[in-house]
Amino acid sequence: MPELPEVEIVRRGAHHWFAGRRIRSVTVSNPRAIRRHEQGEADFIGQLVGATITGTQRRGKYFWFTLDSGDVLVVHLGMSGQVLVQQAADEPNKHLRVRLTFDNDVDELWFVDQRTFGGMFIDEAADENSLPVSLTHIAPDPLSAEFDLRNTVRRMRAKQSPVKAVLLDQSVVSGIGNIYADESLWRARLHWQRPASSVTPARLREVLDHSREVMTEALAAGGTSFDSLYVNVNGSSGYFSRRLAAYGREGEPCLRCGSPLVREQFANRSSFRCPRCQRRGKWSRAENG
DNA sequence: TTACTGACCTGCACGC
DNA sequence: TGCGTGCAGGTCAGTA
Repeated sequence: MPELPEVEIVRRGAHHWFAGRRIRSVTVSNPRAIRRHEQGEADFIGQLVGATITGTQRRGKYFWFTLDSGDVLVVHLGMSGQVLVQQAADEPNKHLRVRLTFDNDVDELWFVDQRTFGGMFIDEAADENSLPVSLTHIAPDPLSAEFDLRNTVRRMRAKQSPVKAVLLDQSVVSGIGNIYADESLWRARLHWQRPASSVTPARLREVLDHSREVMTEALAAGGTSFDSLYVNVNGSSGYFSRRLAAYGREGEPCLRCGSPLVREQFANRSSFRCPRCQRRGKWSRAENG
């Protein structure tokens, strides 16, 4: 499942392969993949054909290609999206949604997405950093230079929701998904259900520090892969899943205390924690200040 | 304004 | 073997 480290790896690969390339043609195989481009398929194609990719940038789980037209081509991988560099002669993938060819007539960009939760759209740049207008509500991620730890802690403390829900709220802190939320909370020994408002600022800083730490490690390992749904632009998987301490380890011993990890339902998805290190306990604003 | 829930989507695992 | 069901989960619209 692509979260920040996986998206960053894809962005770097896409930058390496496609920066400086002029788009020759665009084929949309499934309109759902460009559903967020409100002007429709013809406009999407019309704006891209002839444009040159000047670079790439990222915020949270979104990344985008900057174009010489001044606009940007935004990509979100959703659950299963892949941006692949393919050769013109390659057999079409069953889940190929959008295909870009370039002037060199050899390498192509394929947006492949099995579950079609991801997509592409063209947007205007909101500022000198080319942040797309539609992404201005996305908060900086813990690995970015704009990330403001103190402000993020303040915003988290204003929420009554479970601390995990706040970590997943991309308007508070971006880039963290279900996997890295569980890993960060495990490292911080914090129960996922605890209201964010009841956690001390120091503890929240600790959680955010752990999120930065675990995502940096995942980035170095090439990302987290459980199956073929996450791959880099060359089609290779990452290895960080072997080093996960909490996510997906139901029944396996906690790496700290040996207690079997438990899986719990959280907003129609799974949450993994150590019942001993991450106790439910009692909490209130009064007792935690 | 804030918090919560369901829908979207497809392949796979599992039980019958 | 074939069918039905549940599960995975990021984002957003709708609702309370």
